[in-house]
Amino acid sequence: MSVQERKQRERAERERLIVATARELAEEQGWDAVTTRRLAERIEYSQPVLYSHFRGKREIIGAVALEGAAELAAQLRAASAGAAVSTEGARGRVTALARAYLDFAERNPAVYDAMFQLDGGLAFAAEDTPQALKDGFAALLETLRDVAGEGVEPGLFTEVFWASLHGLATLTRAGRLPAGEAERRVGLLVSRLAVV
Amino acid sequence: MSVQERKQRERAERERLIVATARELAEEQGWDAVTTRRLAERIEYSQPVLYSHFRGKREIIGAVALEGAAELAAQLRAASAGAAVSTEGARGRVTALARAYLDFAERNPAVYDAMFQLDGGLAFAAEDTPQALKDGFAALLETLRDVAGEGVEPGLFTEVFWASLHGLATLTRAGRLPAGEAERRVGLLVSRLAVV
DNA sequence: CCTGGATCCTAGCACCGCTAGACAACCGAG
DNA sequence: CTCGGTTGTCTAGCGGTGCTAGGATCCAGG
Repeated sequence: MSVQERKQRERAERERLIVATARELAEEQGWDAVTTRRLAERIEYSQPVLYSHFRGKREIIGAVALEGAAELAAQLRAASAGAAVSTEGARGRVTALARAYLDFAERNPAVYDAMFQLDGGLAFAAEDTPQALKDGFAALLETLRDVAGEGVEPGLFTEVFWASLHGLATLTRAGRLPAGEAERRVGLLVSRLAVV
Repeated sequence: MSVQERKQRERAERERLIVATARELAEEQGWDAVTTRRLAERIEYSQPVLYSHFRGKREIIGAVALEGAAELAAQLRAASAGAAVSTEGARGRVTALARAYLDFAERNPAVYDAMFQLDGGLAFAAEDTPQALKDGFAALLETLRDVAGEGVEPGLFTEVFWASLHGLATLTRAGRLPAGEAERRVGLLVSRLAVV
């Protein structure tokens, strides 16, 4: 069975290559440039190979989104933990969390798009929501629950806070908001939403 | 010269028809279904006619977006004015404003997408930003300036508030947030952001 | 060594946004 | 009223898209 195992391993390896290449291409030239032909050429296989791994382009986007969600969750936890050891209290943790979120969106615009703007065929807020997405929300909640305020459901508060961050991220990146003042907006948002 | 005037009038009429039809089609079946072929068929002209009015599909989306921006601004002003005459004060006006914004996004998803999600080739936060877009922002600012709080620039506060609304609108509609609790989220957002 | 099944590629489908060039319809001048 | 030229519209087609059917190739297992 060693032969089959090797083949399976190679297949998994190629699948990772596809996702990584799609992500690269998207970050380099935008998702519009990620066509099945270009993607196939970059991985040095023909188009139909893509369809032996994914149902279609949507699923490839979805795979990139899942990868991104895991990274985002990790970075959010790291930021919150990093701020915890510094002098500040809950407020500092929340600020660090918000900054980390917006940083991620700014540094990985294509991945962020895959997660929230494009249709990756992923279910949200439902039973079959992938673990990585639930975990991203959980990472937010862990820090935000402490500043939700009395009588406010932490889940509800997290939803609102997340939506605000998402709005800032998308509008800023789309040029809808002046880019220079991002930091001031974060400060204002945190100071108002978070109850210390 | 009356003949030319008539022709110009008919041309303008047809342009309105194109925009209205694009909007209809988008609301009915989503923007993906708005292809130049389908659009041309619905207005009972051939495709090249579209290109005698607009540079391309982007500009058609942009025209729908502008139309939507004007409507949104009007509805925001109406909501704020309507709440002003009722018992409540600034807080009531802000709540009405937020509800009106989210209502618009929910009732005109395709138009909202044209304005903020798709590329309609419109400039934002720049000198050549179309008047309708500036006016939409102005409509928000008129009501929000009263609850920005001391020492906070009304413009900055409006940006943050708008971003939060935008985040709620997009995440809710994309199924990223449970739809049922929209009203509670609005209440929480307003109660925290607005300084009465 | 042979064979059967897994694996991959070539070729093609229907559709997309967009445009060149042929054709018809109409207006103004004589 | 007729004719020439402009203006307007359509047919046909280009290169691209996502996706798939069917044949060629390769290689493990007998």
